[in-house]
Amino acid sequence: MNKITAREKLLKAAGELFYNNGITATGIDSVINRAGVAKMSLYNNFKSKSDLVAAYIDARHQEWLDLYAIRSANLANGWERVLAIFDAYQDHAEFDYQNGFRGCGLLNAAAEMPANSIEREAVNRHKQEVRAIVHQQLSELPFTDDSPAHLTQLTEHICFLLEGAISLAGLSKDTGAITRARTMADQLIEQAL
Amino acid sequence: MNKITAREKLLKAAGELFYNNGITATGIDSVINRAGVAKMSLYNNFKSKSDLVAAYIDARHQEWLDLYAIRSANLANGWERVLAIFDAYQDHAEFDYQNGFRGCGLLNAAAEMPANSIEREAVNRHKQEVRAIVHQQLSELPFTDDSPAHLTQLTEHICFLLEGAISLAGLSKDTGAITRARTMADQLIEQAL
DNA sequence: ACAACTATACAGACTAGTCTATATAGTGAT
DNA sequence: ATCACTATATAGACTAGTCTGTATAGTTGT
Repeated sequence: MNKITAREKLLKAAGELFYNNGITATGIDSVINRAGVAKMSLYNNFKSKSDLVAAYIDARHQEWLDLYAIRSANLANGWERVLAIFDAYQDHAEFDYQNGFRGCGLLNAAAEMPANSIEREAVNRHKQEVRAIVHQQLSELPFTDDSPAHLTQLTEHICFLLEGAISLAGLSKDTGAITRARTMADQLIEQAL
Repeated sequence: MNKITAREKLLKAAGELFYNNGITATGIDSVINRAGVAKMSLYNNFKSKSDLVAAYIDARHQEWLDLYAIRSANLANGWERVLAIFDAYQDHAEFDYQNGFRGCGLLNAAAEMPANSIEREAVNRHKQEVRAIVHQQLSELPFTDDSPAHLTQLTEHICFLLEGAISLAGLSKDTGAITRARTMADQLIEQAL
């Protein structure tokens, strides 16, 4: 029968409300109402709103990893697997566009939190992981300049393109920006080979 | 004696609190306490909190334009004036770092607001203006490929680098990212000439 | 006198989180 | 099959505090 638990309903509702309206602006009552769940079900599953936010951040991170796993499966080389990162974000953008694409949910979450908060650190870890994937995939390619410094610089360049494109795509409601950033990354890699 | 008006005190206090703690998380009382001003002074100068937020966004935009005007004055050509955009953001980053650099205040403000809100549109206009400056300065340079399409693509590439670097610099507390993005833009322009 | 300001009190809605009490479904032991 | 137990769910009242915004009376400098 695979019943949907209150926890799952809460994470789904929180995911939608947090992404669309922001975390601070979203009250506990909105979340439980949208989830169709009793308030105590929230506090039986999560210690506090902060705990729910932490679970939300975690779920978004995992969601992206899953999208990337699908997009990068069966690809021939690191080049294609780097471009698949853009595809994974594109999938993400298309998915959220129904309720109005607002850029990266994790970056938006971080934007609401004070410096040095655990939430910002969690989002930073996510972005570092994305960077590590870019670095790993690029390291398999035979660049003309195969120094570690060049690899690091190219990695960072692609990460900047990625984050910039997603943020500006969300602002200007032009998800095509992500595709164009993908093309830029593609040309960048081609040039360096 | 050049007295500081309640309005100025409020904008300064709101600027600090909104940037450091987020807009939604900052209450009216925090703002007036930090400003050292009566609550009615806020509502005599601003119709509502939203009105104060709009003024905040406007002030940040103007602040950046001023920083850019200083950085781009007396520069020889469009190339240098494009790089000066990175310098202006770097100044911004250094300035805010005292209370913990958290990236672009305008992008962070947009991140808290729902899609299609007037605040997001105001921030979008700011970013479009920055893009127009990049475009304008680049258009003065004698690129090998001087087609409008190439100019547009290079403009967008630099804008992506800019936004990505600022966001990630704020997250990872590494303001050097902005300098490195500047170098990337520099190389990009050099290559295209 | 006039304008800008301060200081407080207030209304009313909303906030996160706690509490009690109840319902239901599944498990294991006898 | 029945009983006791456990886990998870429900409804809804309740506390204690915060939120934006208003009203009112008094103060200060020119």
